[in-house]
Amino acid sequence: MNTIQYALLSLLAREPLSGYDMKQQINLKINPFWKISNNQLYPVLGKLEKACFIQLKAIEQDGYRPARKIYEITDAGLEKLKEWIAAPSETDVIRDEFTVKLFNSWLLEPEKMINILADRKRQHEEKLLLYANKMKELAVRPEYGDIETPLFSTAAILNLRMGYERSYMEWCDNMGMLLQGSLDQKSKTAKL
Amino acid sequence: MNTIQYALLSLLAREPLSGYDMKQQINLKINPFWKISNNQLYPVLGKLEKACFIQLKAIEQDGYRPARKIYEITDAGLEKLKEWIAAPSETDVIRDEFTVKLFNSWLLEPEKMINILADRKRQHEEKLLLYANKMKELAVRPEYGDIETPLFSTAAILNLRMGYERSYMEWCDNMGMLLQGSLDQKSKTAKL
DNA sequence: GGGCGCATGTAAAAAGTTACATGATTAC
DNA sequence: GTAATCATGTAACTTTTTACATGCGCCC
Repeated sequence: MNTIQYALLSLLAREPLSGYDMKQQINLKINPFWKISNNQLYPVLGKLEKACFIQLKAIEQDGYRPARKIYEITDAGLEKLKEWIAAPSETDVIRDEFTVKLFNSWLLEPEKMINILADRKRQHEEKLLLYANKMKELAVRPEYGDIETPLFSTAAILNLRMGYERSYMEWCDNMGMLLQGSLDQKSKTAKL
Repeated sequence: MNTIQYALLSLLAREPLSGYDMKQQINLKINPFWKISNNQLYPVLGKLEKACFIQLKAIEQDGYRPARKIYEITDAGLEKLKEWIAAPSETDVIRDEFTVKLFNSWLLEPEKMINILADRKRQHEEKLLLYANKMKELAVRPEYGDIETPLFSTAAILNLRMGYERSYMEWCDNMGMLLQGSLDQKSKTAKL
């Protein structure tokens, strides 16, 4: 059992869903922490069904559209999931392409780097706004604040990611100022 | 060309290294943002050499030890690297196992969750200390603060990661207090 | 009439993980 | 004598990405 399989179980622990729904939710709702593509999804669903952690609940046919195979989690699946979430996790290595580029920032003219940092800040600001909007949607729901509802967990993740985006933006600002300061000093020295 | 290949070029842009050295540096020095294992390393080095982005500089034999094949970056390699770092990057999806578990926190007793959060905070505190110590080592070097040296880039990454760890720790605190508050209120209600 | 959304899936390739293999020396 | 470090590499596997395939209806 790997993380993506537990991610699918996590979704079904909340409500029965079709494969298509799960994909949408992972790539949109869960997007801040995982993603999946078709060819990973369907074989993995098959595996989970064979292992009796999920089962087919219904097949919905809505007129012309392809049939939707709705899955639900089994008792064994829920047990497995609960066991997993209680076990400790290592902190994962964050593989971030931008950081590898940053490792080479000394090769770049400071003026270019300042632009890159400004762009980068904008990207993280966009994400922050996205999460903030999702949070607003959650906040109006009646069960908001009740720690025993799925909503609470979803809000917790949004909070975590918002903190991440804010710290990234702050860093962009600080780096930008540092570089700008270095540039200003240089031009001052040149004038003298 | 994928990110790991650029990561190797990034190291060689600073100094000539053997495959073994690169592995060490990626897993220790670059560890905050990437990692590599043997069987990825050696074929990729071969590819980079074939593409003329790196070349064998020397073979060092230190007594009984296996020969060290020292590589250096070529002009073409440096050009390729510079091109890449100037191009914009998407923000990568952070795949963090803990966050998937967090998505299920509503299934867990709040007492357990509070313990998990405390553990998690400790993990990130450890990383923060690690980075802070590395930073101290860098700060005493004479070229520290000069934006045109590799040291500057290394320090920038450490700064970014330290911000990440701090925001994670802060979040753990906030979540813990939220849960604790919810528990306190419950026991108060029970008493009445 | 061309592209998008729904919904299932498959094929092929690339990227990454875990484990193994060699062989000398040093440290416990 | 057992494990760890240095230094190269290979084998087998899992995970992830990119692209393809079907087919109906809706919207511009």
